[in-house]
Amino acid sequence: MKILFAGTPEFALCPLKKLMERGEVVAVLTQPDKKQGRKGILTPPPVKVAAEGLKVFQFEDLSAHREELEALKADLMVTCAYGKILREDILNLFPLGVWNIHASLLPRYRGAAPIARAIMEGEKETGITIMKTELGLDTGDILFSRKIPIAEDDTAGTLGEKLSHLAGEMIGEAIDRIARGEISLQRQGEGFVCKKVSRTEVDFTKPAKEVSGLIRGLSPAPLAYATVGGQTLNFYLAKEVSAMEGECGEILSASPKEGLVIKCGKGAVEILSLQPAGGRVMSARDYLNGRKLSKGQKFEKQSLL
RNA sequence: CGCGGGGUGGAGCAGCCAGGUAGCUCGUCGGGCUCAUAACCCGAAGGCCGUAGGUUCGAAUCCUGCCCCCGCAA
Repeated sequence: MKILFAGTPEFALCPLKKLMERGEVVAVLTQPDKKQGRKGILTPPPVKVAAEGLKVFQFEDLSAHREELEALKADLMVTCAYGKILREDILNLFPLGVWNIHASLLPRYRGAAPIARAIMEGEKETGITIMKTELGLDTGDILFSRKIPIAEDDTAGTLGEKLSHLAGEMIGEAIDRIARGEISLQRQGEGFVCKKVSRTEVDFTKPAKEVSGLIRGLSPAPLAYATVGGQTLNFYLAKEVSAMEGECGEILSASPKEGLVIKCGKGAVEILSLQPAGGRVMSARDYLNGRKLSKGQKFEKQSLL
């Protein structure tokens, strides 16, 4: 089986490696290098790095390079968080079709950031769906899907890793099925498309469950943040804790022993891991060791300042 | 020249502005208390203060160069 693999971020690595082990990848398609970080260093996407030794294409406009893709004579194409919408002229290039690996239980969470969305919505489980890629965004018929539970302490990062591994296992099976012609597709139900997630200020008037979900869903990027005492903190991990009296956004405890607990609209959250501006990511306990916060202080809404 | 924070025992910080015994909280180790403990008490180990020069009788502290880490913005 000759496969063209299209993917970009970390998440696509397990499936890519799986297919590379099987020796089926004839070429890899990924996004162009992008400037990242303070110094604007041109950084290649993870998939490009992992695909070392293979032919890698980083086209801005696929249709303009249709002949090159056609010349690969690939049997099928696998897409996995590639980041570009494929048009019909590309979809038609592969005799066995184009198949997509999506990190949600479709039809839920189509589009961008399905992992983050599932956590933010407080889902108890999510999964991987392998489906036919068609013109509509993540609307294609489903080959099969598999579930995985979302743990209380899962972040988009940890859950993404688990899902990536699952995707790696599933893609091999999917290719085998396709090769054998055992393709029974299932139509998707109604769904909606999710937008990209972006850096968000925590609203402590929301229920603790939502606050925790927001923090974990946006971790380790693009992160949820809040400001207290003039300093902005990025949150990496939080959990709900039993409710105590206090105003929304008020610090209920801030000692290395008790941890950093903040009152929310309903219940409270304990921040477990955070990063102060200019500092490294650290546990809330380490952060509090420098005695920076005290009980009773309140997080300010930046938008109101 | 985008804006900014920071490099001090294992961790998080103070000390720097007004040079002159290396300090705090936590952890670690030892001991004590306790039915017991992540609790409490006592004690100990552990740092060429990022690096290279300079000023000085004396530099973590002042001056200069360099390296590294990070937040925002793009």
